[in-house]
Amino acid sequence: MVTTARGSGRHRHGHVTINDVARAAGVAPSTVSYALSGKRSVSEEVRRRIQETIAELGYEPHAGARALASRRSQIIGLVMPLRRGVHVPILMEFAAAIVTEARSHDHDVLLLTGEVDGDGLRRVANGSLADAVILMDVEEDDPRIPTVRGLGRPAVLIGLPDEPDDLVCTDLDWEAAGRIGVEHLAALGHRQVGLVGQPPQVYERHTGFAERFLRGLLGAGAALDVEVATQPCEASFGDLRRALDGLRSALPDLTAVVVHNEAVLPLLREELTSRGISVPEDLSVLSVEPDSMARQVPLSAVTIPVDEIGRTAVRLVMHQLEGHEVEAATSLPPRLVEHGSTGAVRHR
Amino acid sequence: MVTTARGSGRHRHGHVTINDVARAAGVAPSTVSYALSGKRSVSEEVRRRIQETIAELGYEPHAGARALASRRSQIIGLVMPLRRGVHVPILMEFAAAIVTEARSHDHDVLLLTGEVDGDGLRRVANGSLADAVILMDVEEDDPRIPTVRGLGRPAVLIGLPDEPDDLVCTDLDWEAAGRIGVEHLAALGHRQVGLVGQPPQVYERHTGFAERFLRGLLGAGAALDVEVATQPCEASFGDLRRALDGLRSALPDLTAVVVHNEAVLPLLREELTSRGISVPEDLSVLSVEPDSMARQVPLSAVTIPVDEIGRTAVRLVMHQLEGHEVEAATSLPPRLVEHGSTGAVRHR
DNA sequence: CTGAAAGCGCTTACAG
DNA sequence: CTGAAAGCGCTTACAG
Repeated sequence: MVTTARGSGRHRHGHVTINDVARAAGVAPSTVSYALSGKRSVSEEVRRRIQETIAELGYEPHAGARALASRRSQIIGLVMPLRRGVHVPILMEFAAAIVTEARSHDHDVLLLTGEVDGDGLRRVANGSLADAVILMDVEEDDPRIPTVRGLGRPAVLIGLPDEPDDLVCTDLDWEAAGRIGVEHLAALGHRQVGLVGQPPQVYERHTGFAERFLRGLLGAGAALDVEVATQPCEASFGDLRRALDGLRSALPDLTAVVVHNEAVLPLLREELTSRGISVPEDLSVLSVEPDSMARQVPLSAVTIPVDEIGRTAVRLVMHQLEGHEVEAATSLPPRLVEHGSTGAVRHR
Repeated sequence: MVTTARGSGRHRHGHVTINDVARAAGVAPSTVSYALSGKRSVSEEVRRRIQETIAELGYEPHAGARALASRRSQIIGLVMPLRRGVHVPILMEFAAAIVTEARSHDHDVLLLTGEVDGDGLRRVANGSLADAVILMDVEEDDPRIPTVRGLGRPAVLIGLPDEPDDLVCTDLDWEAAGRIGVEHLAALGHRQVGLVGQPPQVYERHTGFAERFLRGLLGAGAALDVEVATQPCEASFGDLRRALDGLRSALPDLTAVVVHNEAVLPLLREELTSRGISVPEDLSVLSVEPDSMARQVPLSAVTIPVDEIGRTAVRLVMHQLEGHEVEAATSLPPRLVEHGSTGAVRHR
């Protein structure tokens, strides 16, 4: 660690700049810049000297200066509203995947919570704070969408609004998720399937994924002659009981439930046990949950590839920043993993 | 919205700059800057004209240029490791509070997850990407601390390491939290109190808050002649049962439990009911939880002022950025709210 | 109360 | 393969 006087007294205690590095390495600042960016070739020896000097001085390029000169902040804005009923751990899993993937492309992530309208979006985009934005928890008629359209910067929605047009979106193919769930159960002989759904606020807001999952479920039910009833559900025993009772009264021969509610899953087994219901003998249970969770919970599941969706969103941002055209909608296929909580219907 | 040609053909389709605003308003760029920052007085009329022009052109100052000239990025780095066993919703509640408070000081928040060492910290600080950093989930001997010390920028820890010295820290006074919990129960006549604690990994990492809460509990127990036994606990029925059984066998006359585990709380009532234990008649239950949760869950609780801690962290950052000295440790006092789940010991 | 100008620390044509 | 210089869009002394 060399911190001795560096000649010029100009930087009394300020930052180490590219000029400091250049002087110490005996090259021009532009050469340091090119050595760093790789945008033009630099002789092996010079490159090495520059690298060493950088390490010695602890040089880190000034983000603002770089952003100003290159017209790139290397920052992605992540718009993450914290609405009632959303399952926060999944949101965080998305965020972590996005940060990780962004870092692997040498980008950072600015966290914007509490964005219902587009003000923060505009501020961050017009002020060149972020090069692009990713929006989470997209509703079918999302109030942020008009702003996104006029942003003049790449944007990726995690979710799928009603009229996506040319907006770049990525998400699990939720309709397919609903469909394969019903197909799986239908193949096992189930004719009445109940859905323990998301908290009611999620449907009231017409959050895209919840609605689409429902459509997939109902569509496949109609096609395969499976009756489907649904109950929204909060994360409490009381509500779980109400939901299960509601399903039972709607479907007297209920033999399977699909649980699309991550917060309720830890309560489910207990509730069924206390009702004397054996899984899968008396009731088949199919959950919908992040693949990371599915590895731990011993339930058959339609899995949500959270990490993959988050990473895809970042990759779609990167492609656009590199000037490429990208497809408007990138749907990821659902997977079904069997952990023995679904079984064939027994004849009565 | 005026978007007609603006004279000079220099900015073909680029950003609206301060020069565009100045030209359109008929003033010097510096006057626009001062009108925006308020750092020198601007005549009422000129200010109004500038405001209007800014609104008309949709001008937003370029964040990088501003950062370069002012030596302030107006960004706070939030280092939020996502370790095993942490309760993600609480982490997110901290983050939301921090973002909200930061925005009210005209700052944004950069999200740094997966920071075990100090690399990202150094990158962000040395590159002037962030003016200051806030660290969450601080361990008693946190590996990030040496880096923080050498950062040359304001830093605030949420939590309290073993040797804080002059590091700026803020947190709930966890020892006091443990103490008032025991005091409350002791006053009700309890002589054997069990703790259902955090997941084992949290203690294994020596996370500050968990250890300090334990110390407060044990210290008050010793002082008040209350026996205290403890069991770490994962977020599952199985583990909750194991923990409760463990406490019962350690303390045959157990009359009260303290639950310092947010993920287990939803499971607790159910488990006690199925054991035929009435609260508070057979067992007093005192939880430790965010004040935002405590409003919903009907348990007596020692509350964690999550929002206040997050906001305090930001305020401590701001004070330092303004050049003020701040106290090294800012402890927030615990509160105890009674919701009827704790009661006097019945004589047997 | 206001303006002209230097400078913040980079990147990137332009030259060689 | 390398350098000198212009310029990115602001802020802030310096002048008046």
